[in-house]
Amino acid sequence: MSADQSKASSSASSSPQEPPQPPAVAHYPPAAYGGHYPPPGPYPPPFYAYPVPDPSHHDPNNPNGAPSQSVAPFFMAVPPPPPGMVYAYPVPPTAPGYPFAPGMPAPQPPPKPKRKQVKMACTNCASACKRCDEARPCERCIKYGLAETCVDGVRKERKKGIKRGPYKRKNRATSGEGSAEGGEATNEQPAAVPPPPAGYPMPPEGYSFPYVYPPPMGYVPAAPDGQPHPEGANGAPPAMHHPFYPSYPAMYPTPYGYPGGPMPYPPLIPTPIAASPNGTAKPDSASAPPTANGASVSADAGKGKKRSRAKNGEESGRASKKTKEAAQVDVQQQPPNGDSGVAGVDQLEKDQHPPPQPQQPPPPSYAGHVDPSTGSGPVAAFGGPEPRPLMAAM
DNA sequence: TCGGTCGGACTTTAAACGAT
DNA sequence: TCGTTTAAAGTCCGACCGAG
Ligand SMILES: [Zn+2]
Ligand SMILES: [Zn+2]
Repeated sequence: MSADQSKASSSASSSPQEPPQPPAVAHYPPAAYGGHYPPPGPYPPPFYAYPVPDPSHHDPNNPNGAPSQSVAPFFMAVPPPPPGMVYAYPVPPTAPGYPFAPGMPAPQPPPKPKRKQVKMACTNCASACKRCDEARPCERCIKYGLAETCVDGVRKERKKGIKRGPYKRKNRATSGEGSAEGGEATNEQPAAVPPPPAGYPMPPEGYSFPYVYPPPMGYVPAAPDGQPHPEGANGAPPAMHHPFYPSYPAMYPTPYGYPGGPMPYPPLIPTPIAASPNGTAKPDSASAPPTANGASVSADAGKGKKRSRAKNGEESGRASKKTKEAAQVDVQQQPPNGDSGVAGVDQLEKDQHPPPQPQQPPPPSYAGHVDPSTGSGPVAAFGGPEPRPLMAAM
């Protein structure tokens, strides 16, 4: 189940902080992020783990208007690394994505890339359950003119004192390693992947793909003809705009949290390029591309979720999702109006918190995921600048 | 058709455990 | 004290559906 996965991931990310890695990570194509990435500010560029921005819509950034990569490039041969890149690992013949011979069994689809979340979504995004980013104001808030209310929420403190049963020790290679049975983790041991060269981070656990690391600082790739690089003065390689690479796979969103995340198929990490060739700002819908919206062709369509929707106000999932929380009466910030309505909270919210900037585009009328049960009401999506427990709003 | 809503899968984080 | 395990807390994908 997902439990396994989540377990795996959690254990893999046991270190709270991402190791300080060279920031030379290719940024997620601006397609979904309105082009201006990385965001200004002290934040490190976030990493994105999405394999394909949006399989269903054509990538506006694609110089050629080439069809966007909607299909996973499983079958593509590994392209030569573009200038400024280095394949850190050879491609193991068994690695998914490696060209396979006609007789060979079809390659397994690459493991689903991990979703990368921002550490803290802004209240607006959180309430709308939309993707946020590290910048403040975030992309989405900017789009909706909510920049002013784009603030981090306040992470609710974790409950303490909760007793737990004894832990099940995951037999770690104690005494050799003959503890295979049951040890689900055992077979996840990264194969014998050669360690990356000094100066490079280890590939994320479980990924033996050919990693492509950006050249180390100061590394100046030799010119094709073997001559010293023309502009390589002071060891600083010239800004490498790599030529136009066919959207595939060079445009492939590489990041994957490079320092820690898995690498999707053609794991190329382009050298940090100036933002985006033509950072076309794309509406938030990072997740739900406007075009595809409903019919969004998802990378993992198989995931399909069904849902019988309850009108808001009714007891709907949101509420149920919060039941735990509701159970302990999260009255941290009950709105003054003690009996926060249950039905029509949205409307209410909208009425009481008109968008601060009427001149803005489509005022997001979302009132946030209301929690009728707690009555904490919809998050003042664009009303209250003061931070609040996020979940209280969802 | 577009764009907002929200169910629920998934990720992150930190407290509890347990070994040393 | 430190590494591991576990689950609470939080993020956000993507189906669904109302409005235009
Ligand atoms: Zn946001
Ligand atoms: Zn925001």
